[in-house]
Amino acid sequence: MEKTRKGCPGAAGRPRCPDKETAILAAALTLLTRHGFTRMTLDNVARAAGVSKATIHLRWRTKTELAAAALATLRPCAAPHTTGDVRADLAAQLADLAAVLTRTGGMALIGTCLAEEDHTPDLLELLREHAVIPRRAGLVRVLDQARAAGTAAIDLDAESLASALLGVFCADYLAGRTAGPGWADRIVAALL
Amino acid sequence: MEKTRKGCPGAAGRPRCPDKETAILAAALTLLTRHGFTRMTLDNVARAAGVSKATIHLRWRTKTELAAAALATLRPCAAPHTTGDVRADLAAQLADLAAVLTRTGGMALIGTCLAEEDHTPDLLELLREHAVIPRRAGLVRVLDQARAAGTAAIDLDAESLASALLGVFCADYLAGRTAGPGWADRIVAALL
Amino acid sequence: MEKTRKGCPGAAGRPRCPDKETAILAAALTLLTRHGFTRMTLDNVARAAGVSKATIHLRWRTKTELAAAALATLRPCAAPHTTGDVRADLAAQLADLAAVLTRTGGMALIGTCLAEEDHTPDLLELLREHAVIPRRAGLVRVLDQARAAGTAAIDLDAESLASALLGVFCADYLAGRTAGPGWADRIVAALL
Amino acid sequence: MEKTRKGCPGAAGRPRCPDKETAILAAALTLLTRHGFTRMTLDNVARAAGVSKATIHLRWRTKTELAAAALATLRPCAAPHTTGDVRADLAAQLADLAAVLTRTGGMALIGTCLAEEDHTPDLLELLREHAVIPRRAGLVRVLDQARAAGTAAIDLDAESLASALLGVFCADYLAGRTAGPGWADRIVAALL
DNA sequence: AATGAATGAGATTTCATTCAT
DNA sequence: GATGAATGAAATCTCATTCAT
Repeated sequence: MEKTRKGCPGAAGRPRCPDKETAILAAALTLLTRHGFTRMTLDNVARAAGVSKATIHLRWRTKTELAAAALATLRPCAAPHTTGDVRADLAAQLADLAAVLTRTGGMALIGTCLAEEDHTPDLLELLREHAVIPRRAGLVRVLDQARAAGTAAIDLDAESLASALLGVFCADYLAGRTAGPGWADRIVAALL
Repeated sequence: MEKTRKGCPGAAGRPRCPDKETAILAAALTLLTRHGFTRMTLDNVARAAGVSKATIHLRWRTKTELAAAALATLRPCAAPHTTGDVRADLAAQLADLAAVLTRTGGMALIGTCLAEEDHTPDLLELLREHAVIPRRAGLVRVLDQARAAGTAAIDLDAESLASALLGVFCADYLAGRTAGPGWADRIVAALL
Repeated sequence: MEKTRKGCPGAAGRPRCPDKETAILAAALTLLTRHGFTRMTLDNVARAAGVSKATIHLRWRTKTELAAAALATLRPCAAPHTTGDVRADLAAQLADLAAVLTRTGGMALIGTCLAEEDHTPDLLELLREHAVIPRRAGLVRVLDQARAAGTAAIDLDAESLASALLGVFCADYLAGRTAGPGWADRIVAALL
Repeated sequence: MEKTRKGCPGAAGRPRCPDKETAILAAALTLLTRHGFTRMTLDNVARAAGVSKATIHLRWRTKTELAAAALATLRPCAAPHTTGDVRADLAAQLADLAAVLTRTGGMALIGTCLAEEDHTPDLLELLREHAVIPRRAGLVRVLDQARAAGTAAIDLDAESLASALLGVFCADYLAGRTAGPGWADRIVAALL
């Protein structure tokens, strides 16, 4: 019945309020995305989460650990629907990527992780694990299925092709080119 | 001819030491790349450049203006050599991109500009103007020449193809895939 | 200080520079009055006077000396007109005092000298010498004439009566009571 | 009955040390008086009060607010003793005024408030409310009682007479005339 | 556990003054 | 003599972290 916490056997006393944990991490992720690591102040996180700063430090020793924990809450997109139509499936995943990144300000979060790579490599590591890799996996799965079925002539390994498909969004964003409607379809058509 | 100051008020008084200007901007760019915007402190810039903080403020009113000026010193690669061999030319440019970004820690700088986009949009704007756009222009020029010469069958507009080529590096970097030897050749071969 | 160099030699067509000394002192006095001693920055004085900061330091070693010199330029009011009507003469001088202090922001300047008394006693000393004492002298002269002529029954020494007359303005100002029309007449009538 | 914090949120957390509050305000008032507003640095206040600068900022957001709070601690003199002897009562109050201003360096504080009037009008406002007005009220009360009792022939409204009595001190101070023994008695005798 | 208080270590910016031309 | 450059020494304010209740 009791919620034994990992690594803290025999924890006695007043249990931690789990709601606070969630609220803090959500606030941290929002502020991390919106303002970057250094501008995400613990004061602001505390205020947004409705707790005190000391409560944050009770759970994570440093601001860096908090940021890492917040990144670890990134949930990969739901497993993408697969129709068997390779191009349509890939385009759907690309379109979803563009939508999510645009809606959540994801490029700023990616920027934060890149910018902090020297100082806090964990951030980029966690971003990879929780966001980049799962996203790539979805594409790779479709491509592998296609190759197995001989559906499409693909003369590039799936991982590199995944990089090409995902990379277009990054490069476009850096160039100031915004993805309009039909963007995903055009990309897939051209690269395949 | 005459050396009177009257006609040339800019010459009055002690002249500015041009070395300081250069040193400050170089230090700022280095620290901006290595530590990001907020960790690039004026103290550190001053120390690295061998000047006082007030000397920095004499030239740029705020830290933000200094960072922008530092970014504006980014010189695009020398106009790339064009051999007429489309694939070789593109691969050479990609390889140079990878080399430069790796050597200078360019991805961290890109990250800083992305992370600060909301707070200081100028940074991303300057990065675009001084680094991204020129880089893309080199690729686009080769692709346009190829298309004009009918050298290669290209079924995608040059700009999008440039995004695909450049984007592979970004996506690979985010995925933790490091570009080994032959990387550029393989990418060009696959995408064309 | 010699004034032999009255103009810029051989500068045909260029208007003669107004006396820098005068311009600096005027600017300093204005800023001293408007912003107080510590907020009167040499940068602002230099800009207002149209000279460089170094030019100021060429004449006065420190900011304090400049402030003192500026105060020393305070010219006492023109010798007041004396009609022989004691009350009218006194009221005229009081009304002039109120007008001058109001128009020039004199209370702020008095405040600055008082506030700096511990740090720079010279300021209050100069204010006394150049503004307070002459002002009092005008009143005292009238009172002495009156006493000599037996015009008015004055049972208080002239200096103390001068303090009373002048002090009303100070006390009213401190209390937030603004002197309206007829103020001077009422005061004189009451105190005599 | 229960000791839950919910109903009394002010009791949660570490309680504020009330001594610090007092010490900070006392230090601020002392330094404000002795050195003026701009020379009253937070560093000095913190050192004099034995706290850190951040502790000051925890209570007052800006230096201006701190100075205002310090001025607001000025307590008017205890309600003056009233004997019924109008002249003696007035003289006693005047003598007390002179003693307090001399002992505490009050003229410098008045100077600071005057000097800062344009920049921080709150200071003069607070000085009025906490020091000037109460002081005047004491005089006015005596004068009103006297008039009601017909004790003295007063041909000037009480407020203006209060200005005259208080103003003598200001004017004397500005003129460099120091109030010796018997000063208050002489002033009252002369003006009434 | 949770909170508000407290703090040491900066960060940016300003300023009176000196320097070099 | 006059100027603009250069600087050392603050000054205000912020923040991650620790403390006491």
